[in-house]
Amino acid sequence: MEEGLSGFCIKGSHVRGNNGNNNGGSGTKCGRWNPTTEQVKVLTELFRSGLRTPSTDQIQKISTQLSFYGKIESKNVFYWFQNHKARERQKRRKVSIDENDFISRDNIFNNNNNKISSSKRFFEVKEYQSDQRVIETLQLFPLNSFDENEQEKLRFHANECRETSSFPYTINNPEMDHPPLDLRLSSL
Amino acid sequence: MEEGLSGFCIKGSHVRGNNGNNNGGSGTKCGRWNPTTEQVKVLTELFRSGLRTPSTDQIQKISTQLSFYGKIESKNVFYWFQNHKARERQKRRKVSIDENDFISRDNIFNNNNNKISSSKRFFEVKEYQSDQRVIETLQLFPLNSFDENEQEKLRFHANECRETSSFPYTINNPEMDHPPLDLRLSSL
DNA sequence: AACATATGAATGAACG
DNA sequence: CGTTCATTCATATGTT
Repeated sequence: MEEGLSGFCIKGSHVRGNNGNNNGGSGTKCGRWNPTTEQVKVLTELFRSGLRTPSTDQIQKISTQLSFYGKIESKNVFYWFQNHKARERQKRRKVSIDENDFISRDNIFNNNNNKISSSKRFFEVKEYQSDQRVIETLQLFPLNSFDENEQEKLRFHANECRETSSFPYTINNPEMDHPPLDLRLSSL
Repeated sequence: MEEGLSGFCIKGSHVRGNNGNNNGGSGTKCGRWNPTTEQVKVLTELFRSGLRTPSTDQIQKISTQLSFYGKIESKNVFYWFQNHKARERQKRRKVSIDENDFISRDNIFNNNNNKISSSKRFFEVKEYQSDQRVIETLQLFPLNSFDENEQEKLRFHANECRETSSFPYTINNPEMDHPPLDLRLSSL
């Protein structure tokens, strides 16, 4: 269709084949932040660990640590959590009327036997379990024993964690050459 | 991105033959929603009636009604309007800029560039308002394709319709055998 | 098959 | 925070 001109800064290569990182560190690609898979992985993990609304301080630290994987600013982290949280809710909240697909022949594939009942606002709740070892590291973290729903209720604990836990954990992805990131909530 | 993977369902058939256009009640299609022509027709009609950003409630109802024609979820309706609106706007903006290129240098109506003072935590919120120009352009260049342009200006009315208007509108396609759908905005 | 386009879906950014 | 906007990604469909 129409092309990207639309503005001020055209992306050099919009071939999201970024499995490495795209604008990391050097690209002055402008435009919006395009998180690397590593960054997303870490953020997701933090989220899963219970972090929902990081403080300014935490954001700063997270941002700093993630900057290793590529260009990133504090606001990106801020927005990421805002959006992630909002959408998490958007999906599951409004636990009402979406049971209206009576003609659903598609249920053949619906193995939604997951803990999530198929009733959110509009969206499906997708599983993101494919995050492997990085997660493993934090899996032992106390808060992680809850499901997202429950964590939601106990969300406020997340921000308190920093003062209690003394769980010495560090994420260190073996397939990459990078400095270890201490992502204990308590360290943020 | 834990949600970016939309490939949970590999399409066994890259055989273009999606046979026609809908998977209404037989296809065990996974992947993305493929609206039936009837669904599109109704959605388009609603759009032309002035609906731009249906509320959650409206979305639910529309979805329910459209489910008669085939598989559909609320989120599909949501996205449909989101996309349709965005693309209409995008197209118009492009045209406007194109028609008005030489003047479009950025300051024609810029009187109030500074309301940006709201610093959100770390970053400045930059104001980029370009609608003014577009609107103005439209006034100068009444490129009226059908009536979409007019609709846009009156968009805000549309969302009020649901509670005030007595827009007597009912779609009842004669060429089909189906229950009449009351698509008056006021009924949504 | 390669290329082009229409459009569903996702998400970063930002508004009220 | 809930919503909305802008841009991009992904895929179905159309064309050469």
